[in-house]
Amino acid sequence: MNNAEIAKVFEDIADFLELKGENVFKIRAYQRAARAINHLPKEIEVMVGLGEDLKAIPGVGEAIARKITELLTTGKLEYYEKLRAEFPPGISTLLTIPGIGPKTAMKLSSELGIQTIDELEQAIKDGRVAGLFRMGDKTAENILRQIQMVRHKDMRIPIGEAQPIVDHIIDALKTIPGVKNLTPAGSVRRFKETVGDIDLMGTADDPEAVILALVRLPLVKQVLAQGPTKASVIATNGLQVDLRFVEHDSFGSLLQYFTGSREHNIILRERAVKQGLKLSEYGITDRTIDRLEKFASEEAFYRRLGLQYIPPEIREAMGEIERAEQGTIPELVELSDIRGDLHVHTDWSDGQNTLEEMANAAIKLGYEYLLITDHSAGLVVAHGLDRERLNRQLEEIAALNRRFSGFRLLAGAEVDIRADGRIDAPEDMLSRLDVVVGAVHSSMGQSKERMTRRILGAISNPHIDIIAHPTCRLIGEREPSEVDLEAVFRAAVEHGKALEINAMPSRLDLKDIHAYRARELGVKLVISTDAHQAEHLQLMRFGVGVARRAWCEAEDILNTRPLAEFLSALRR
DNA sequence: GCCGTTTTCGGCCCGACTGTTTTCAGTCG
Repeated sequence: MNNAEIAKVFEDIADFLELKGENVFKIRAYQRAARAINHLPKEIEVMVGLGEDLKAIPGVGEAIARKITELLTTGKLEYYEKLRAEFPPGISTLLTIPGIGPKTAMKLSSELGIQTIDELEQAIKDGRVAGLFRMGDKTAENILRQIQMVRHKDMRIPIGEAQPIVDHIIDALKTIPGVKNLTPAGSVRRFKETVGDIDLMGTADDPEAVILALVRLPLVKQVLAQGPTKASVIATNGLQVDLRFVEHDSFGSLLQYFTGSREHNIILRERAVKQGLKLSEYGITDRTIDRLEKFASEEAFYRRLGLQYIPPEIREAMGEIERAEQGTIPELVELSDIRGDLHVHTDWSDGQNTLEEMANAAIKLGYEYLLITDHSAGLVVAHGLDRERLNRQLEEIAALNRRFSGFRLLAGAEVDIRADGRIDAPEDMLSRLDVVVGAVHSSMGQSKERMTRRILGAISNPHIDIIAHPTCRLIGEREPSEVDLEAVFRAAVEHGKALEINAMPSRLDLKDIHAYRARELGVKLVISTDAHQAEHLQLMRFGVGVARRAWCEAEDILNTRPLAEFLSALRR
């Protein structure tokens, strides 16, 4: 049973307790534990295996620890089963509709016998819902609208699709005179792998003019709300964009508040209460004298709380507040630290640009090296290179290198790790390359045991230096393959092999919490784009975002090192 | 149910909006 599944049980328990009208703090305790479990970089099964104390997880105490153990050992939880049996089966479905909370769900279920969204829709159209106590026509209409929203739209989109919209809007609005501080907040700023909406914040001499410019942008499909300091619009891809302006002197607290995460802010506010302070988007209030202090910058805001500045990417309630108290927040890796890209395709296999074009694009980014990793012959669909074509590519790389100074093309390959763990290229071919990347491209539905054995085989292969996209997931399209990552991480350390953080926004693999755990265990990491055309090299920032969310410093990432140092680190 | 440089008992984050109400419950971020 994985962490997500365990967390789901506790989320459901919280929902059921809420339906029962239980103590709100008890409900909150279950929700808090569920969130903590979801964000845990380590699988709980692994923790139990290592004999670690589950009560070390923040929000998990005696009772929940016992319930987790019962879940893991027996596969189910009696407390949960009993609770679930108390309610009609459809009621959880009703709770998924925004605007319907526990009270409304219970009312709909007990008084109208509604179990499904279709039944709810029918009841609204019949006027039965509006007739309930403390419900009216407007409430019923709102629910109907939410049902339609839920039906024809996937709520979250990959950050790679949101970021270009953010860039476009900011570019268009920042030229307006008197505009300052225009920046995304929320999950975009924290570089989460998917985002549900875009929050933009700023300060301006004339906010209304900026808002007018926003609603007139071609990419705005619909205007939901438009006021003097705030606007909400729907972009052409269906994503909601909120833009909000405040006075310059309170920008810091506003940005902090809307950047989140929710969990981070809750802990921050709980801590502030103990100091006699109250936090809000407007600033910090000293409760004893009831005076509000405003903050122009986030740095000043955190400083007032006695905390070191915390980068947005790690504001996830993973212990960053304690570290900020001690002044030991790590200096996270930055895009400008990256000296080369290590996973790049050209028109020799399934890429679109020539070797020279890719090299020039890398030089333009200020890189010192670029590892060419066209597919090997096993991937016929990708026009993989056989011995003869690889020889010719090596000659061309050598010829190009004679023309460069301060930059080097490295010869490599992305070899396929076959279903049985063998590699689709002969050893004598691999030994002529500077660096070899291995990756799984087929039979991704194998059992956990087979997939793990397959990857461990590749890690122990002396010719392979880096394992690319270790879980093979495609966000929103393909689930990660089942693999014992803890075993993979330990093997990578043992054999001195590097694991990739794939920066392609549809992959981001390893993902944040997995990269976090890998770093903890001392795995060497690289960040690569898996570029199939020159423009893709610019996707590096998404991989850096993942690395920062994993608390990585520059020294944790091999391709922040100068060429000679990078090569010797790989060679052990 | 969790948790503790004010506590092993008594607290537990903050503000806004909406719709239904004559003062507030429910929901959300």
